[in-house]
Amino acid sequence: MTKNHVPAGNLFEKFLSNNSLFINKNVLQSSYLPNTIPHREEQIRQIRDIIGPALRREKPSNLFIYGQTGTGKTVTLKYTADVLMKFANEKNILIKIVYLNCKMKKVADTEYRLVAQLAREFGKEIPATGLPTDEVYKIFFSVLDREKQTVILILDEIDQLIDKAGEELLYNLTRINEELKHAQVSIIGITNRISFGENMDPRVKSSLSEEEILFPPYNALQLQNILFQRAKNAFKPNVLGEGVIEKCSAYAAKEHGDARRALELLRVSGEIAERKEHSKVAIEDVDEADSKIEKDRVLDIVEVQPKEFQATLYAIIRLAKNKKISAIYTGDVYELYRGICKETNLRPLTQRRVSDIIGELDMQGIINAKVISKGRQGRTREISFSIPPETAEKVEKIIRDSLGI
DNA sequence: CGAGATTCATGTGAAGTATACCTTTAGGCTTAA
DNA sequence: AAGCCTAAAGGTATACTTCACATGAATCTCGTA
Repeated sequence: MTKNHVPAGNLFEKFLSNNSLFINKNVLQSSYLPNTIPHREEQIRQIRDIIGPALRREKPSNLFIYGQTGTGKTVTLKYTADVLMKFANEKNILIKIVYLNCKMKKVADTEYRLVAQLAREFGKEIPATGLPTDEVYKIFFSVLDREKQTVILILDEIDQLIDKAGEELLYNLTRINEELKHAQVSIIGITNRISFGENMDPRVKSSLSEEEILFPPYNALQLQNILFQRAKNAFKPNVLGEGVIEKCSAYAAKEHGDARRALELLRVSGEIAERKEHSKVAIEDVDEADSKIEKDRVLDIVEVQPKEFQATLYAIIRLAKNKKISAIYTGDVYELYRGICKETNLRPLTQRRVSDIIGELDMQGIINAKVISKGRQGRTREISFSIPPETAEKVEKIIRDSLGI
């Protein structure tokens, strides 16, 4: 038996043998909470001063945080809140911090679901439907008020929720404290729309955003800094090729200084290099990672979408592939959509609904839909694709599988 | 030729409906004293 | 009589439909220069 002959049992050996480029890949995951947050010292200080009073059993001011995606809003807040929690635990002070992302479909995208989810965070079982919203509020208030505690609610991407659920939700949130006798609640809203709140009811606005903090985008140099620091813990020494971090930073800096994007680029680049069994991450891997990330993002969204959405998107893709058509309009999409429904035995939705679906697909960034007026030819949405054709091809395949075409 | 009216194809808001699920309540049945 | 189960009644949230009105620029109309 020669040395080169690999027994079948060693098929997976490479995953255990220490050929991995990573020490700890989690460090690059967006869920990872680092123990230092560079270039956000000022914001941390501000947050500290705002939530700090909780330690003295004073109600912290409500706070609104503005900043584009990947400017470190969530990490910074989570980090500061974490430190506060640890300190409070040491001193036996009852503080609870609840973090909720309002964008998540079917979790917190309506008023009912938001409050229900909050109540669930405190260990209450709330059915998905059936209860009056008021009732759910009452349940939520009663769990809160059972103990003398300070609660900090962090509502991430709250703008998405307000778009769907309306402003009175904010109003309801502001009166939480009036209903409570023992506990006190302060609300921290996070939004990546700078303009959010500009046309908000002044009363709601003044009570809900007693304080405001702005997170500016990182510049390329700061991004590099962040990447270097994380890479130290994520990768083995000397596996990052010349200029890899610089390139990741540059890419992300172009996208309004999105650190999340930069980290993801770095991680995926590493994964790609690893899969190729290279010993170093090369600049070319970054390019590959860039397109892979975008593809994965779209694919992930499309996969979990209801069939109605998929069918609509499928209609749009087919129209987009037709080179003879210069632009895609709602009417054409709907017509083709009906055809697809017939083909797949799906009960077709009305054009009214499909119109909304197109709007939602636009919101998710899968397509671009702009309302235009074509004068005598009426008004409609002009739809275009924001994803590369190669990805569209994959999306099409996924939908065909899912729809059974 | 230009100001205003017209028109088209669909956007958009409001109200209504179907569905799935919840709680309450009243009745009926069982059980145990 | 008390306890337990069941089914009906009355209620809600959500996704969708129905109805009706709103939009806004290309195009048409018609009066005027």
